[in-house]
Amino acid sequence: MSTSPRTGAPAAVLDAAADLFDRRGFAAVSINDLTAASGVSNGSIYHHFGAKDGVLAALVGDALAGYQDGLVGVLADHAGDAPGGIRAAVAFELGWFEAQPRSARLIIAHRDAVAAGATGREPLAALNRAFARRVRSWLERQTHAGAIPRGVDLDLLHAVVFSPARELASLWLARRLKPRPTTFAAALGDAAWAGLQALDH
Amino acid sequence: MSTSPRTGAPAAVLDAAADLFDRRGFAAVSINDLTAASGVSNGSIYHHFGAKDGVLAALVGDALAGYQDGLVGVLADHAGDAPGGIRAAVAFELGWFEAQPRSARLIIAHRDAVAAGATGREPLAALNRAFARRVRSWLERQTHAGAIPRGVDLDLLHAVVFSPARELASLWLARRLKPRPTTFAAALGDAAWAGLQALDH
Amino acid sequence: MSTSPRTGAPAAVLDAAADLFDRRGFAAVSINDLTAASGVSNGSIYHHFGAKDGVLAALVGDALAGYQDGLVGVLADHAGDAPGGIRAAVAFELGWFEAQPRSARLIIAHRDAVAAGATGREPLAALNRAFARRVRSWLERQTHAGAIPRGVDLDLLHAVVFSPARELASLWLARRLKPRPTTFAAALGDAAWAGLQALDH
Amino acid sequence: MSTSPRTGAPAAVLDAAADLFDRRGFAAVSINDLTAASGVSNGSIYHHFGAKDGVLAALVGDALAGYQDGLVGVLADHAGDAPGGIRAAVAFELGWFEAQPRSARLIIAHRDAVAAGATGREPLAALNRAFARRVRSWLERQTHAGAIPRGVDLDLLHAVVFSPARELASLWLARRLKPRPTTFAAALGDAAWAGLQALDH
DNA sequence: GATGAATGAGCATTCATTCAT
DNA sequence: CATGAATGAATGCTCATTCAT
Repeated sequence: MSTSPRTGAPAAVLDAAADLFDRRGFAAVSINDLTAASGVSNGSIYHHFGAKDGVLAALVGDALAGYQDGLVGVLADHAGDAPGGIRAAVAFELGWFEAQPRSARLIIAHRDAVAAGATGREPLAALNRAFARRVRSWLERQTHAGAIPRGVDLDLLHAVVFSPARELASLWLARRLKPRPTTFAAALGDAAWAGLQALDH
Repeated sequence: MSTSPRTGAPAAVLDAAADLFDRRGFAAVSINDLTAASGVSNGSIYHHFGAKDGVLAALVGDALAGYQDGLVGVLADHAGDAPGGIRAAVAFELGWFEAQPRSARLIIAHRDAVAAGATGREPLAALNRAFARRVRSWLERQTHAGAIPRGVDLDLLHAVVFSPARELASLWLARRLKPRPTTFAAALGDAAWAGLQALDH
Repeated sequence: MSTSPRTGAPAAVLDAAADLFDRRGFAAVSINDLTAASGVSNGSIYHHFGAKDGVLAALVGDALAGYQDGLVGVLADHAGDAPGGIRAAVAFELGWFEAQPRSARLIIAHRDAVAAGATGREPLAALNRAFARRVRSWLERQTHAGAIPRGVDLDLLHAVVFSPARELASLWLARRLKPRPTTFAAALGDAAWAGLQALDH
Repeated sequence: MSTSPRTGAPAAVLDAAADLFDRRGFAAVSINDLTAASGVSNGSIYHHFGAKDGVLAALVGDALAGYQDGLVGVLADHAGDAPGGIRAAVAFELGWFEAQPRSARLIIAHRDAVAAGATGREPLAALNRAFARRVRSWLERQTHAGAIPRGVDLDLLHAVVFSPARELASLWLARRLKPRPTTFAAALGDAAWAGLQALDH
């Protein structure tokens, strides 16, 4: 679950697993498949990851950390510019999905399972807590500056701003949408900002 | 996959499966679990559904048909009222998820798997085609009347209007959101209509 | 097990079974396969044949009766001509296998199983007894006439005369031999007669 | 499929399988039967043999290799003696069947199935190729020496020489013939040689 | 750290057969 | 005679996991 680059046997396993989990789904990949694809013995896989879940947890943790770091960076770049920050965040969401489809699919498909399972539970929760804190901090700064309606439910705000972008990106990942997600960056940025303003009451 | 009410052994199996698939996930439920919970022999389950997939396909098909029929009905009730139709559709989405959380989770979790599998593939596609046709027909009527921006990408429109509602409903389903989805009906209806207008260019 | 031509549902089942048993083997054909291929319901199959074995027994019995009737007829046509009878019998063996490969394969593959099973046991034994009696009668007539060595073990004689022909026919049936069996009729007839004479002591 | 003696778990499985397959038939023996009879876990059986077929393939391969090595050795012992070689080969056939009835039945009953199945296909074919080459080499030497008719079809020759012996041995294996096969060694040797000479043209 | 043989519970599925209609 | 729903035992096989080397 660390973000540090991995090497050696663990890295070979993770590479193989990222590919196989993405293409066939976690349940359809056996430890045997991983040893065959990675060249690492099953004994070694258990030595490094403890169990099959552990491989998934490591993979999802790495992917999530990458996404969250990127998004937080974008917000930091727009410390004093609420509409710009919202638009840039929506654009980042679209771009990240487009650039790392495998990681994106992995997160979407498995984050809940990892959060529920014993193995990766706590590290993932820690990651999420840190992320939520940093995002909330940016938002509070904007509401204090009067740029964003005060008192809006955070989940509601998040849904209005991000879910359309995520929805389109997911469609594209699932190959049910032709145009690349970033095509819609401007339109979705506008819609997000307009929807956000409409939440005022 | 038909919408007609089922009776007898098949119905008992579907009842048990709806509960178990929802609580434990499809993969974690064995045919043995289904026979134990439904009182129907495994032989009979295979007689009626062909395979484990077949039970899931029937379940998802029934649930999806119910949702789609409801949404199409709401649109029909607002044939000449675009903003009212959009707001009512968003409200229906929230209400349906809230009233039928089990069916909603089932659709979200398994529609892609059913669409990919051989068993329920074609019936599901037929359902979706009919639904898409009827929704498109309502939208075309509104764009002709000038109530909705002309030439907006259908997927983009759909994402802006529905995905925030679905996101919040999903959070609630996953017990990650306390307030009931319908609490947000007015706010999300406003945001949807504002976002939709902002798509004009 | 009767030789009378069958009609109606039983005939449809036997037609389908002859084809499927030959192509896939008895064990690999299910009652379901038979209903699908014949259009006859499983209930009807059980009504007419009692069990899966019964279908095989009927099939093998019919085929065997056809073969035995033919061979006995050939011998009868050479009542006073031992070498001619032997050669004609060898030629008949080759010709029958060539003309009815499906029945031949059926007999070779399944006669032992039918003879062992409860269902077709007695009818088959009756068939074989009648056949053995008629063949023995022809042979005794020839040994009395001095045309065939007296006191030769019957099994030994049978093996020397028929098994090379059956071996080649079997190879051809299994597609491991290119030339048609009857190609070897003269050579095998000569070898059989020569081998038979060499059994004298 | 190797001829090297096996040890450990695989050997225990093969011993049990040789007995059970012979007595009940391959299809009537379950993996469970093999674990019960061998004391080896089903997981281990699959680890070593891949599938149920694999056990059969190993067994048939070992048996066939033993038979073929023996026959080739007999021919080698009669390099310059065609009639002696033929008679000795016939006698070996009878003797081998008599000494190793279980292996003989195994080969007769299952060699085609193994040759058709994916698992033992290639190793078996390799075995057969090597055997055919060595037999052909002996025969060519005899035809060059003028001891055996030139230009006789190899399959025809094989059928005339070996199939009567195999037929009687099979009858004995099936308990349908009382006297032990080797009883007929001299008679069948004579018949084979006579039949072979009669193939001249 | 690494290996791979060994384990045995568990699974989806098949199938011959029965029987009420 | 014909049907097909219902049965449940049995099967081959997979798989995560352990552990001695």
